[in-house]
Amino acid sequence: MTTTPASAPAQDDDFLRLDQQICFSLNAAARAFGGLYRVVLKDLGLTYPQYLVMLVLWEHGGLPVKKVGEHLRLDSGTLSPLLKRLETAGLVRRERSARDERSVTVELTDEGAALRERALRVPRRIAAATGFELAEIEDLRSRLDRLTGTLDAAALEETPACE
Amino acid sequence: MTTTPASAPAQDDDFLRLDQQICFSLNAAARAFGGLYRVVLKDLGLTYPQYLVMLVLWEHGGLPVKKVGEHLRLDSGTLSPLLKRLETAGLVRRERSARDERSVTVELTDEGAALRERALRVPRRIAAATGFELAEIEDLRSRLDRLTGTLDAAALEETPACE
DNA sequence: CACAATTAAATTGTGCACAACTGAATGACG
DNA sequence: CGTCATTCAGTTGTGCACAATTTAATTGTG
Repeated sequence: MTTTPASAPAQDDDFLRLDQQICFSLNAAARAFGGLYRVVLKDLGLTYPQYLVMLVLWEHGGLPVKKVGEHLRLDSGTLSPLLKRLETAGLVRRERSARDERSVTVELTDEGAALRERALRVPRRIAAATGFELAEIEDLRSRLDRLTGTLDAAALEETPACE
Repeated sequence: MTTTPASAPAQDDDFLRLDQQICFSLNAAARAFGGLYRVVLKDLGLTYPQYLVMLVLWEHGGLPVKKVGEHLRLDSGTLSPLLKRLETAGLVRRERSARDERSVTVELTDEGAALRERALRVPRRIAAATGFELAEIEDLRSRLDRLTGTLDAAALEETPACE
């Protein structure tokens, strides 16, 4: 069928195909969401990751970079340049914490806080575009979260430094 | 609760939270898969997107860049540099098609074809790490594919140029 | 045949994710 | 008190995704 002779049992080929489809479907769905958010967030001037940061700040107010990263599973390598762009856009302000000079607190500017009003219509448009019932979304979400937890644990076990 | 007073009804806040969780859960799961594949694919010297390209070539043999992109939903802007890296690694060869000089055919080298043997063990390790039954994976996959289709259609409708 | 429209690949530019590293500040412990 | 490990943010480098543009080849149409 392919380049290899009969050395590999059919099961391996089946797995190969299946395995592609799980993670690939996941990636495809994430990228499809990205395309939709790109359109919807365009007039807010935000990318999807920037929107996520704003969601965290709208919900929790000023936070250290570290805490923002914990909410979004992102490290400073991703957040530092992203926050710099949000700062350039006038949506946030970054200040070294007085009590711990290592920490930088991210605060909303007035403009950043005001943007929330315009963002309120976003979720409805996204939810409508999925064509899913709320219950089905909830179900999907819980499966995905369980999957993420299992995968994280598995990646740790597979890492050389674990033994 | 947050920075805004009672001007926004509670529903909007709920949506805001929910909306984050659907796409966010999706992204988180995709990134968790990425972390696992990074570990598992390390000794093959492939990234996950490169692995996907190799899967397509192992299954279909030599293909034009366009066809590879159709299988993976990727355009030449992503594939060109990726294929260049695979070529540098000695796994593929790119040749201008004789019958259509616009098209470039991607072929496996002997080394690229041989790598398939070592890749056969990958899917089992990934599948095991998910901790999901095959049926549950299938179910999840079909939901995600349906979601992707709906989202793609919605993004088209939302695009200004659609009317 | 000529010429406009289309197609394929590559390039450019922006932004994200992540590993690895740097530098500064803090905290723990002898 | 001094030293050493840890923590936090930032930087660097690699690779991916995607929009927009470029270049060349092909196709369609008059």
